[in-house]
Parts: sequence; structure tokens; C-alpha cells
Amino acid sequence: MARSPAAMLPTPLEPTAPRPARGEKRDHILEAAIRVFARSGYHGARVSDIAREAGIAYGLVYHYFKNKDEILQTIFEERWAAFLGVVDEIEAADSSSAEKLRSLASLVLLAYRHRPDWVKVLVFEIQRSSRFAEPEQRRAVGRLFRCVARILRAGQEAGELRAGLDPELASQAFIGALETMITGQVLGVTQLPAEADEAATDRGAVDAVVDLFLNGLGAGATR
Amino acid sequence: MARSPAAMLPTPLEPTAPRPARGEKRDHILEAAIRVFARSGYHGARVSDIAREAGIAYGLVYHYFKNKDEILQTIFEERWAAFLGVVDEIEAADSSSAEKLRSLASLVLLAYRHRPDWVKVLVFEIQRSSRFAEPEQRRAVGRLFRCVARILRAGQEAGELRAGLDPELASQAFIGALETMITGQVLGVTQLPAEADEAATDRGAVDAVVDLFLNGLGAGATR
Amino acid sequence: MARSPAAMLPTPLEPTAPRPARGEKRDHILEAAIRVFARSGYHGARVSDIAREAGIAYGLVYHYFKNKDEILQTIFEERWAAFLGVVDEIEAADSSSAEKLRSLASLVLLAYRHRPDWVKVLVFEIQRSSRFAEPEQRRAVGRLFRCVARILRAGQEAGELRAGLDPELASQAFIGALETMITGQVLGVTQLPAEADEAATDRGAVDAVVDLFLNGLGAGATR
Amino acid sequence: MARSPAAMLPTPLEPTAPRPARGEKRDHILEAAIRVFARSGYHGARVSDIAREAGIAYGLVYHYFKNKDEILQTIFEERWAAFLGVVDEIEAADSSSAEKLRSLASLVLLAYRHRPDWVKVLVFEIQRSSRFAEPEQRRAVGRLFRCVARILRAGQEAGELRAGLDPELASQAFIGALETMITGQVLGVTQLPAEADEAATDRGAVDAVVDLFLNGLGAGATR
DNA sequence: CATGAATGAGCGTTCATTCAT
DNA sequence: GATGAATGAACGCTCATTCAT
Repeated sequence: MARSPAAMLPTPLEPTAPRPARGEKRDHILEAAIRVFARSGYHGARVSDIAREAGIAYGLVYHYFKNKDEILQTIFEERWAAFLGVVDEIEAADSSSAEKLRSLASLVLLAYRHRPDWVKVLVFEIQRSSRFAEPEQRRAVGRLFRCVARILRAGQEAGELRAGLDPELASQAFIGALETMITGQVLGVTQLPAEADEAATDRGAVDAVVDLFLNGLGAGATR
Repeated sequence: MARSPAAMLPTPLEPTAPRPARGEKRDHILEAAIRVFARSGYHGARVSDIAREAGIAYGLVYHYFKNKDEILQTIFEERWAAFLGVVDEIEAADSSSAEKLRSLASLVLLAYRHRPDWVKVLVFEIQRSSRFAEPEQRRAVGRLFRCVARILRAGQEAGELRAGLDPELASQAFIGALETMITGQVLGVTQLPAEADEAATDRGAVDAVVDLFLNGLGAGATR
Repeated sequence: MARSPAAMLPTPLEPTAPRPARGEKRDHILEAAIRVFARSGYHGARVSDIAREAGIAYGLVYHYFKNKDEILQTIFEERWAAFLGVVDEIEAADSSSAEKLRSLASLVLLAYRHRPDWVKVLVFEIQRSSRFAEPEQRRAVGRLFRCVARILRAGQEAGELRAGLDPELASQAFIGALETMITGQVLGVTQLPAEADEAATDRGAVDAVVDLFLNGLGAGATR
Repeated sequence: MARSPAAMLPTPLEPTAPRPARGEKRDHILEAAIRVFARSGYHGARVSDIAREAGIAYGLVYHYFKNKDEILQTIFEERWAAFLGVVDEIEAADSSSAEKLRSLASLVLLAYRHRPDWVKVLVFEIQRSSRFAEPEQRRAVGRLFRCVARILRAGQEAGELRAGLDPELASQAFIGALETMITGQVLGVTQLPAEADEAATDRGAVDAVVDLFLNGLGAGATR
């Protein structure tokens, strides 16, 4: 991989020309919304809060978005698509299954360090919004599970991973493990084993979870 | 264990005498609230919905609970404590680490079949709500992680599980895997491999996830 | 006067027989209500607060009083009638006009020391309750003004007070002066000139206000 | 004084241009609130009543005021400050003590004729409300008493008023007398001696109360 | 584009009052 | 008499959304 997975995370707008280009203010609103949703939650966030955070009048929000809900939808759609793009790249990479799992773990576990607000919004606001029940969103999330499942199935077919475990189920377990690990970080409920610095801690966690999923907890496991 | 873990899940009230005993109506309200929260979400649920669901007058809710929020708090506290009690029993049981992991998986994965509303509320309204940031709740959830970590550490010390994997991290991964598996069920995002009947499907999922965590995905794994 | 005016103020129930007599509990409620109204105001006082203060169940309040409003009415009627009785005695006393004014001033100014709650309720809750607009209450208050006016008119006819000042107007001024003096005490807005002790302060205030109304502020006034 | 005291009372908005200027609607709300509070009392007034009286939508009230309470606070603060300004002008005027007392009496006694709603609100909702216990309000009212006391003390020092009477106490008595006289008017409890017309009645009352306070009720008083 | 005044539906909460026991 | 569970009307307040300028 030319780029590290973390570097491929959806990025906020780079400051560009002094004269705001079309769509720039729209993105400012989205980023402000991410910060406000992360801070106050979707229901606790007022449209006026988002506007103030974006430095605009709150009526202007309705020029760019139909309503508050559409802001959250847009955040999800655009960012999730970018995230899925990175996952697709991992799938397509010319590397071993173990390396792909490692890239996935790295992508997810480092996400909170790089985009804490975006992770909070995804985990706490989008996943539990009523809109989440809508088929389109469920399909979008399902794409992640199926992509990981394809990686696993490919590994089985290549003989790198043992057959006999349902790839769908294993993908759920793997993604769930990663999600809970970052959720624990966000809330401070759980602690990753501390290392000399954050980067080392993260690397250690990535190594450990991949080791766990490849080799298992059993006493007979070899490493 | 004389009882199966699933049978030990917090149980709703049994219908009893026509003359309501003290505290019974309070529990009716809690159960009605669980149903309404599961259906509409915390924010979408009106207090009047809860009252109607419980078959009581509007204001009576406020005899038993200070406000809407306290209802959700109480649901979490009472039910989660009961859930933790079962987990504690599993930890204390005289069985192998593998059997304990199997009991845990069974407890969690079967919970949605037995108490779908309670699981929905726990996962979507409590676990992922911003109110979850309150220290008391975080501590309560932390107890689950530490309990599972203790099970794993005891297994390592008994030589049943390999050393070298951080038990805290592994407990996060294990719980996260289970949670995502049921979340997927709730949302219909993911599908467990179908079997002849639901019970068989659940049993298959329990077996598979325990297998995965004990033996790993690696090709060299033996079973 | 055999009794001092202050001693004639409406008195709370004396503790009597151990076995509560009929009507005793009713009076407990009234006294509890005076305390609660004084503390929280009429609107801020809940019927349950009054019941708790009286040490009874709040449903019982409705055995003795039709509703919350009737409690305030009853307080006013009974206590005000007692107060007016004392004023009537002052009017009927065989003493000079100056002495009668002195008794009135003493009665009012000492009232707050003796029955601070009752004074607070009268000044802040009854005078501004909507019921106060009712003819019966207005007539009851009017009786005080007319009684004082009769005292003043009798003094004019006896040659003790100068003619030429409307007794009605002078009675308003005199009562208003006394009421503002105690209101100021209640609120701490105004300060009476401090003396060695409270009793001396009160006596000084009584002397001063009577001096003021008898001799005026003018430089030519003799004393 | 070029202007009569009564003319200096706080004035309501003049109807102006059809296009409402900034801040004008806020004043409409305050004036509507004064009318509604005068009619129904603070507790009896609904925010929707105020909005309807002001001819605006319900929620707009909350654009201009934080809550219902702030409306009453604002009424008091703005109007009372204006009132105090007039009292200060009376104090500063180059006139005798007797003339200043006459101006004060005139200011207060005529206020009810000119702004009956404002007087009702001040007397019944603010002056006698428990919210009045707040330090800031007490200080504001205290300023009136101290201002009048300064007028009296200056009169004593100029030899226009006799020494020996505490100015603070006398200011309480004077203000209290005036307040009770207008309160009596508001409630219809008391009647000022009727004259040919209202203006004559008021003038007579002003003359009488100043006469009373300057010369007293005593038979030896000269006028 | 941009502003923020204006709207009003909606909901949580309070609490006086009733009534079955 | 005594209790307190039960009722439900009433109201303050919020805030997403609209729209005139």
C-alpha cells in the first residue's frame, strides 16, 4: 500500500482559495455539524448551534440542507462512502489476508485518534438515529460487513485462513471487536494497554487484535 | 449450572392477582417504557405513550418516577444489575474457560430472542446515548468488561488459555463481537447463517463465535 | 388597658388535651399553612407541603377545607377578625386619642416580632390574591380604615386633634405608614433606627411615628 | 421644574411609523404584559395571553425575553428606574422641603390616574411578590426610601423641618402613606374625599397629606 | 446569497382535586 | 376519619422551519 490506512480516512476540507468556492460553505456546515453533534448529540444540537459553530446565520443552513435530519444523513453518506472506499482499497490490495486484517484494524482503531468527532457521531448518533432503520443506510452498513466477509472468504479460498468458519459471522465478530475497542476509548469505559506513547499503544492494540483473530485464545495456539 | 444462562435473564413480571400489589404498577410502567422506547426510541417516546401503553393516567408516571429520564435510568440500573448477576454466576461457575465463554455467548446471543425490546433499548438508547457518559453508567458497563477479563485471566493462569494476550483487550473484542452480532440481528443488517430453526441458528452462532475466539481464523488452527 | 395590645394579637392554638379535640387538627392545618405560605408564597405552596408541615396525609386537607383557596380565605377571615377585635377594643378604650394612636402603632409594629409568618402572609399573599378583589374581603379591610377614622374623628370632636383634616385620609396615611414600616422590616429594605435591644427599637419607632403624626415634620412644630 | 412631576412619569410608546423599528416590538410586549398582569395577576397571566394582547405569535415572546419571569423583572427595572429618575429630579430641584414633599405626593397620587395598569403591577405583583426578596430589587426600592430620607434630612439641616425625627423612619411613613392611599384607590377599599372632579380630588388629597406630614394631627398645630 | 424575526406545534412537568380502600 | 394512589387539565418553554427583507 502506498498510503497508510489512517492517511486514507475521510479528510476535512483543506483551506484553499481566499474566495469561497461553491460548496465550501456547505462543507463548513457539515464539519460544524459533526463537531456539534459530537459534543451535544443529535437531539441536543440546535440548528442555531450548528450555524454559530459554522459562523453563519442559521437561516442559511436551510439553503444548503432541507432540514436538520438531512445534515446527519449527508454526513453519514459522504463520510461513510469515503470510509468504504478505503476498505475497498484494502480489499483490492495485493497483500495477504493477515495484512488486510491488520490494515482494517489499523484503519478503525486509529480513526478515533484522527477524527474523534466523526467517530463519535457515527457510533452514537447515526447508528441510533431513527433514520438508521431505513433500507438505504442499512445497506450501506451492510456493505462494510460484506466487504470484510469477502476478504475473509478470499483468504479461506487462498488457504491463508482456515475453512469451516462462516465468513459473514467472522466479519461481524471482527468489526464488532474493533468497534467496541474504539467505543471504549471514546467513553473511557475501557482502557487499551498503555504503552510508551499513543502511537505505540495503538500499534500494540492492532497487533493484539489481529493476533487474537488469527490465532485465537486457545492454549494450543501457535504464534 | 442448573439453569441455562438464558433462563436467568431478567424476567418481566408474571401476571398475578387482580389486586395490584405495591410496586407492581411501577414495574408495569417500566415494562411499558421498555416497549415504547424500543419502538420509538427515547426521544421519540412521549410520556403519554408510556402511560397509555401501561394503561394508566398520564400523571401517575410522575408518582413513580421523577421524570422521563429517570425511567430510562431505572430500566438500565435494574436490568443491567440482573444481567451482571448472571455474568457473575457464570464467572463463579465450576467449569472450564471454554465453557464459560460459551455460556457468555449463549447469554448474549439468545437475549435478543427472549427480550428483544430490552436488548433494543440497551443497545440503542442506553449504550449509545450521550447520557451514557455519566460516570455511574460507565462504571456499571465497565464491570461487565472487567468480569469477562477476569474469566480470561483465570483461564490463562489455569493454562487453559494461552498467555500473552491482554485479557482486557480480549474481553473488549469478545463482548464487541457478541454485541455486533445481536445488533446486526436487531437491525437486519447482518444475517447469521441460517439453520433449520431459530434455536439451531443460535446454537450454530454460539458454537462458531466460541470456536473463532478459541482457535482463531488462521489456517494452522486445529479444532 | 389591662392587656398590652401586642398580647391581644391573634394567638395560635395552645397545646391542650393529649386527645385531639374536634377542630384541633383543622387549626393545625391552618397554622401549618401560615408557615408554608410565609415561606413559599401562596402559589409556591403545594397542598402536600401544607399537609407535611401539619404532619397529616394530604388528602385529609380536603376533609377540612374545600380547596387550597379556602385555606387562605379562612386564615384571613379568622385572623383578621381577631385583629379587628383588638382594634375595636383600642377604639373603645377610655383613653386619649394620642394614647389610642400609640396603641395602634404598637399593635402593628410589634406584630411582626410576635407573628412574623402571619404578617408575611397578610402582607404578601392575602393582599395580592385574586380573591382580595372580592367585596367581602375589601369590606373587611375597609372596616380597619373606618375604625381608625372613627378614632380620629372622635379626637377631633373632643378637641384633642385639630379639625380640618379628613379623618378617612388621615387613617389611610397612618395605617399606610405603619404597614410600610413593617414591610420594610420583613424585607430588610428599610431599617428602623437601632436601639440597645429590639424592644427598645420597637418602642422608639412607636414613639417616633406617633410623634410624627401628632406634631408633623414642620419646623414650627412643638412637642 | 419646567415639567409637572406627573408628566415625567414613564411613558408608553407613541404609535409611530408603520414599519416597526428594532426594539419597538419588545416594548409592545412589555406594555401588553403590563396590561395582562394588571388584569390577571402574574400567576394568572399566561404567556399566550401576553402574546395575544401584543398581537404577536406565542414563541416570539421568547425571542425577546428568556422567560415569563424576565418580563416582570424588565418591567420593574425599566419603569422603576424611570420613576426614580423623576424622584431624583425632585430631590435636586431648587425648592423648599415642603414643595418637594408636595411634588412627591403629587407624583405618586397622580400616577394611578395616568398609568393605572403600571401602578397595579408595581403594587400587587412586584412590591408584594416573594420574588421581591431578591437583593437587586430590594436595593432598587431602598433607593427610593433613601432619596426621600435625604430630602428630609436636607430640610432639617436647612432649618425648614424640625430636627429630632429620624429621616429614614419619616421617609417610610411618608411613602407608606402615599402607597396606601393609591392602593386604596386601586382596590376601592378606601375613598378619597370627593371633590368636584377627579383633578380637584387629587389636588385636595395632595394638599391634605402634605399638610398632615408637615403640621401633624395635634390640636396645637398651626397652618 | 444572507439574515434573523416570526411562527406554532409539540412535549415535559406540575399539582389541585377526587376517590377507593 | 385517614390515606395516598390516581387523574388530567393546564401551562411554560423549546426549537425546527418559514419567509420577508
